[in-house]
Amino acid sequence: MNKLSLNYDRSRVPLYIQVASVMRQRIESGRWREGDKISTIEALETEFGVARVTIRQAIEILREEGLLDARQGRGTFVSGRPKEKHWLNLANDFDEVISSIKNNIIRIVHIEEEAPAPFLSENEGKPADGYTLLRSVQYSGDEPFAMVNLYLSRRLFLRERKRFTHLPALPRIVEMDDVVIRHAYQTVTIGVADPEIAELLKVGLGEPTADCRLVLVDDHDVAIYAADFHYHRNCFALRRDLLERPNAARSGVDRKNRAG
Amino acid sequence: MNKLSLNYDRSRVPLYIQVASVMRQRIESGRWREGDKISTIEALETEFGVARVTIRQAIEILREEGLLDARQGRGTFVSGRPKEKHWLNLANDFDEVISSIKNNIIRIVHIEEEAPAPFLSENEGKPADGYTLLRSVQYSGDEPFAMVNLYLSRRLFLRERKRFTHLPALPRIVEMDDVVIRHAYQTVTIGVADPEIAELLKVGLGEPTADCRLVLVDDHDVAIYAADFHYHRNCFALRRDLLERPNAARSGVDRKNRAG
DNA sequence: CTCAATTTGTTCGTATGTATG
DNA sequence: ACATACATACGAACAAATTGA
Repeated sequence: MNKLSLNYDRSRVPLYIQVASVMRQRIESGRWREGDKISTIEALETEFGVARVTIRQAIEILREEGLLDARQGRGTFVSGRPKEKHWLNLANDFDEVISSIKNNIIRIVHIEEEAPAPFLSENEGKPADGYTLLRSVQYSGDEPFAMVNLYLSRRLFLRERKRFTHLPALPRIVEMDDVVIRHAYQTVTIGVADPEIAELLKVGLGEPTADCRLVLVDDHDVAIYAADFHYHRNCFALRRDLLERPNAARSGVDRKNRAG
Repeated sequence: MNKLSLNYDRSRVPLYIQVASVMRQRIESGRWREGDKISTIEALETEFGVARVTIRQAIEILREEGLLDARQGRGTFVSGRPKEKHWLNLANDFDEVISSIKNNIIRIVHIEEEAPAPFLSENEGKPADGYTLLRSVQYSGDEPFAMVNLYLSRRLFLRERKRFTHLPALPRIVEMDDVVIRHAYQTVTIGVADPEIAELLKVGLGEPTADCRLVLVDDHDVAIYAADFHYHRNCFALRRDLLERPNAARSGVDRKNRAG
């Protein structure tokens, strides 16, 4: 048994889809460049260890996407690059987060006025007295690119109910003079689209998402804001220069810092 | 046609696998806790918009993984948590990267002495005169957790061929007195396992990976090091406090900085 | 104890998709 | 293009175990 059959047993994704994914990746990454003639079907057959028809099915998928062009008697050629990806850059400091979010277009799809406390891991502070759950979708034009579940301290929510139900919460919280944000914990992992995310982001159920969690902890060690951003995999990237010093608490986010 | 059939058409992963992934995620995330009785098959049928048998197939997968326990007449219960995940924390500054890598166990699986230049995007500097490609697998104990394609400036490689073929390259480069690292560009995206990655990391072809690219640019704006780390999705997490000032160029990495 | 409601387990039949040679 | 084998998904009907009234 060849190695691909083994892999197939592991993942259960139809073979020709897997093969197509790999070929798409090769085009994206530049390993197969536009205009290149790719290997013959026979060679690919050998490389992937699958039947001829399976390769052809994979090529057909990419042909429909406009990435490949198969010509009888000549060969198969790369005819394009996939549409621009990874256009969303995750912000690298708190100011940047706020300014990038400030003008976002959001649509609240669900509100649970008195929600159970979010699951907080060890370092994410103590739960607040109560939370309100705000579920929203973030748009870039007509395209949804993120789904957000925000657990907002109920006390904060009640102070500006109207505003919080229509605009991004983060910028407003930062403006509040009596709220001190001591920590802004961010966690990025790879998640999976559940039915709700899948529908709102218009992706397949079970497709990978970039899950970005942001928890704000105040000066009493209380998590006043806990949000899970589920980004569409294709519009997510995090870029930074590890040798550059980001301007962390530049603005008056943490008043203690500013005073000190 | 219901919404899930639509989603299914979009991503060709078998439905019951998709459903299983989502349910697994719910257990991982704590939304379904150990001992909990989950929704009835009928309720799930409605929520996911799929047939009874499909839900049962998904439950069967998780039962085999030891996560669910279905009892006739009573219901289906969460019977365990998946093995520890996200144990690998991506480093947040350059020193941390180096110290975290220093003692890694790597196995070189492929060397291409004179490799074509890597694909460099706009801000990643100019290509060096020549590159050597080093493909390695990083282990934690017996388990592979990352596959790395490293394009190393050929000039650097030749200076310490022996060392570079057995130990992580980064720490050694930093030690070199005459090499000035001006930038360390890091890019994190979500990728897809191709046949090689799939085999080396022992995951299914086409499964998502955390792709972490690191490009070192020297004082002549030359990319002397360009590495793509493909992490197993389950052992990847990036955690940071956006309000904390990372110590970027603490050590003598960029001699220009230290002098100035 | 019995009955009814609930919930999972099992089995058909049918249609379509996937992969091989 | 064809024949074959197996996997996927649906809907529906019925069986078996559990629970509580």
